[in-house]
Amino acid sequence: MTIRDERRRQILAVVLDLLREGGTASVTTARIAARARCSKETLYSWFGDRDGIFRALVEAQSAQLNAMMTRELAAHADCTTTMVRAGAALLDLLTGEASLAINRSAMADGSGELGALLLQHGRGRTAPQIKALIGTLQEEGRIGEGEATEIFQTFYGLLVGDRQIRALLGDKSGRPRPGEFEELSRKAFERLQKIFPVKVNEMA
Amino acid sequence: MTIRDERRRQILAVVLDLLREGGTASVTTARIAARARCSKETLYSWFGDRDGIFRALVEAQSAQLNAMMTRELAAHADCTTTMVRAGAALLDLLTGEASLAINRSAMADGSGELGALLLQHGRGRTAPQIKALIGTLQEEGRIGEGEATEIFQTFYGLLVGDRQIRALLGDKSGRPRPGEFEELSRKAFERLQKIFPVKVNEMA
DNA sequence: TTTTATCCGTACCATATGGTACGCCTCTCC
DNA sequence: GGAGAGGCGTACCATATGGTACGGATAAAA
Repeated sequence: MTIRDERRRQILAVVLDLLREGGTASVTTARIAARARCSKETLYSWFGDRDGIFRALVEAQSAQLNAMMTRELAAHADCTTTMVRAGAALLDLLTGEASLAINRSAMADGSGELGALLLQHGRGRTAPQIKALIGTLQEEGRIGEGEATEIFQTFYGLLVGDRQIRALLGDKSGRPRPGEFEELSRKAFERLQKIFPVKVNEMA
Repeated sequence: MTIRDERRRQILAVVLDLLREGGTASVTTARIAARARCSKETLYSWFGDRDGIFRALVEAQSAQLNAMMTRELAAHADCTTTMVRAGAALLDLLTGEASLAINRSAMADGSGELGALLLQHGRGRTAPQIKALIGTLQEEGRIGEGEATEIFQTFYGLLVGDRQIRALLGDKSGRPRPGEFEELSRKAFERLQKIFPVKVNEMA
């Protein structure tokens, strides 16, 4: 079975490449088949129809990214460090070409199905983990009172700003360099602490 | 001449409607012509080709939104009030159906031309105005030291958070209700002041 | 009134794409 | 070794779309 999964992976990798190169319009079944060296019949047999290919790509990519975020969120003992590194990973991910390409195609999908899928598999899985981490940070006196959802939204805003939107629109000038993600995430966290400060009597 | 401009406006309104209803794919020259009651020949004569229609729409919409932001930014004497109201208008605009539809099509455009156009005509015009306002706020001791670009980005993040992205992906649950924009903008500004506080000796 | 330009409605064309069918090859299983 | 299944490559079809051409109506200009 694993050989088949690997083949499937290859095909979806080709789809992602095509998506990155020329957007949704350049992803045609004929092109996928040609570049992946498979027949169109196989494509339709495995994925149903063209939309099924996109759905499969979104799911596969989401699963991969979730795995990455889960790893990042579980690896470090120090809560603050974990949060900063998770933020850095998230920012790296969100401004990466793969994520941009998939988000673009999900947004362009008229039915809204792809967008819903991305929200569900992507943010729907990662956000709760970060919120749980926020709860821990509050217990340890690193972050003050506040609803986890709001704190998460605020952290997201401080971290990402308008970078994702600008990147989605094709502005390549603003993307941080590889080494900067951690620095930016640290800064966002410090600012988050200024907005949700720990009260003195809570620190006891 | 103004009769012709009005006709042009009508046609672009139809295009925007089609865009909102079914995304880029549903905008076909035949459909535009049918709903706008004009001939395809007129479409091509006025806009060159299909891409030209999109370009015209982006420019027209950007101009309109810029006019709105300029109005909002110039109307009030009190700097803080101006900033808060401008933020509210910006948030309202960015999460509105028209802006979402246009941004989606710009992002989906494989050539990146539309995205560049949107950045140039949209953010490229509004951001400097807000930055100027930030300068004034600093002079009046409402906001502390910091580079205008960074302060703007931070304000944007605090204001918008992940609302725009979620809306672009089709999540309708998170959109603020009409009355909430001003409240949210006020909160974002207060938080901005916590991050860029005015030093005591600057207040003299 | 005649002329001219504009624009609508429709028909038309070439092309590209989603989706299907079929022949042949390869690889596995008996 | 034979048989069956799965998959590749190619050809094929219906359809939709961007773009063009043309006749006729309308309205302004002469």
